[in-house]
Amino acid sequence: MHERLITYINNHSKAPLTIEEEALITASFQPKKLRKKQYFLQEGDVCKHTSFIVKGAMRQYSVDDKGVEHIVHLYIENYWASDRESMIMLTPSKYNIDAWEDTELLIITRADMLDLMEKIPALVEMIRQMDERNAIANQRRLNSTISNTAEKRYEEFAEHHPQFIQRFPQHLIASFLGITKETLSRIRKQSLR
Amino acid sequence: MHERLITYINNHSKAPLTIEEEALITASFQPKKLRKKQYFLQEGDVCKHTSFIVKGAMRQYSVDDKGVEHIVHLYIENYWASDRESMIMLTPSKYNIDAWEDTELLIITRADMLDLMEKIPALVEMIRQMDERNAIANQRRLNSTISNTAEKRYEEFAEHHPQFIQRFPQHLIASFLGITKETLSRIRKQSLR
DNA sequence: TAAAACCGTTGATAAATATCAACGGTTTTT
DNA sequence: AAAAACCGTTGATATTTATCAACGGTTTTA
Repeated sequence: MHERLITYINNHSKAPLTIEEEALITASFQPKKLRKKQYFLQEGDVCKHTSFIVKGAMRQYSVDDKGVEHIVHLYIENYWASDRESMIMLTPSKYNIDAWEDTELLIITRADMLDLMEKIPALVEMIRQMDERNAIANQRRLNSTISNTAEKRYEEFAEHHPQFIQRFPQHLIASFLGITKETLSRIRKQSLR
Repeated sequence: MHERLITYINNHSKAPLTIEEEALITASFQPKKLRKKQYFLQEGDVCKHTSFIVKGAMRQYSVDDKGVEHIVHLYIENYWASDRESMIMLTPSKYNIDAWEDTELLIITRADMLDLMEKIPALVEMIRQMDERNAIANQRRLNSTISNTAEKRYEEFAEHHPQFIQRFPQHLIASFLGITKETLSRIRKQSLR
C-alpha cells in the first residue's frame, strides 16, 4: 500500500528516503478506501486531510445556484487531492471531492504533514517540486481558458491528458473545460473531418 | 530599496531575519528600474530572473495568432513576477512581462535563489506560504472562470481586487477576465442600475 | 431480468459574447 | 501647439455557446 507513495516521494526529491524515514511516513499516512461515489470531502465541511491516490479516480467540483456541477479537478493514481484553501484557512469548503471509481487513498492531516516535514527534508523538497509543477499546470490551464476557443481548449487537453480522456466520461471533461456536454459533443463531431 | 523586501519576508515567515541574513539578501537581489513599456521578459526568451516589485506595476500576457494580447497576470507593489515554467524548464517563454508604469524591481536568478534558500530558512518558509497563497488564488480564479458568467466574474474581481481596478485601464481588466473591452464596457453600464 | 440511471448525440432555439467600425474626449509624444 | 496614440463607449451584426427536449444504446441497480 505505502510503497507507491514511497516511490513517488523518491522520484520527486534528490536523496532517497532512509529506512527510518520510510517507517515514519508509513506510520503517518492512513490507508482509506472509498467506494465509487463516496465523498472524500463534502461542501460545507472543513477539509481535514490531504490524500494521495494509490489506486482509482476522483473528481473535485463545485455546485452552483442552479444545481449544476462544475469540475475543477480530475485525479487519478499518483495525484494529491485536497482543498488547500479550506484546510489552511480552516474555512468550510466550497467544493466536493468524491470517488469516480473505487479508490484507495493514503491520507494525512495537515498537522501530521507539517510534523513530517520537520523530520524529513526529502518531503519538503517533494512538496516544493509539487507546488512548482502545480503552479505551472495551473498557469497553462488559465492561459488556455482565457485565450482559446472551446475547440482549441479541448484539443490541448486531449493532447496533454490522454489518460483522462479514457478514464472519465465526456460530460465530466466538458465541465472541466467549462463548456456543456452538448457543445463538446458537437466539437468532437466537427473535428473528425 | 531592499527594506521593502526584508519587511515582506518578515511578514511572511515566523522568525524575523537576522542581520547576517538581511545582508545576504541585500547582496543577492539586484535593483533594476524599468521605464513604462519596457520588457522584463520577452516571448521566446528564457526567463532568467524572479522579480520582486518594490514600486510600480507590470503585466504578463501572451499574444495569439491574430496578434491579440491576453493578460494572464497583473502585478503591483509586493508582487513577484516571473515565468516559472520557462525558468524551471529552461524553455523559451510563451509570455511577455512588461512595465505598465515606471517600476523598481529587485531581481534574482534561480541559482542564487536556491543558494539563498539553503542558507535562510525563513526564505523557504516564505516561499511555501507564497506558493500556498498562490495555489489558492489560482484555484479561485479557475473556478470563477469555468463557473461564472462574465458579469459575475467582473463583480468578484472588483470585490477582491479594487486596487487593480484603479490602477489598470479597463481594457486590460477585460483581457485579464477573458472578455473583450466592449463586453466589459456593456457589463459595467448595465450593472449601474 | 426488469427497471432505472447513465451517457452521448441531435435538433431547434435562445442567450452570451465577439467582431467591426466609428466617435469624442483624454493623455502622450513630437 | 499640433499630431498621434490611447481609452472607453456605442451601434449593428456575426459567431459561439447554452438551454431545453427528446432518442436510443449502454450499464448499473433492485
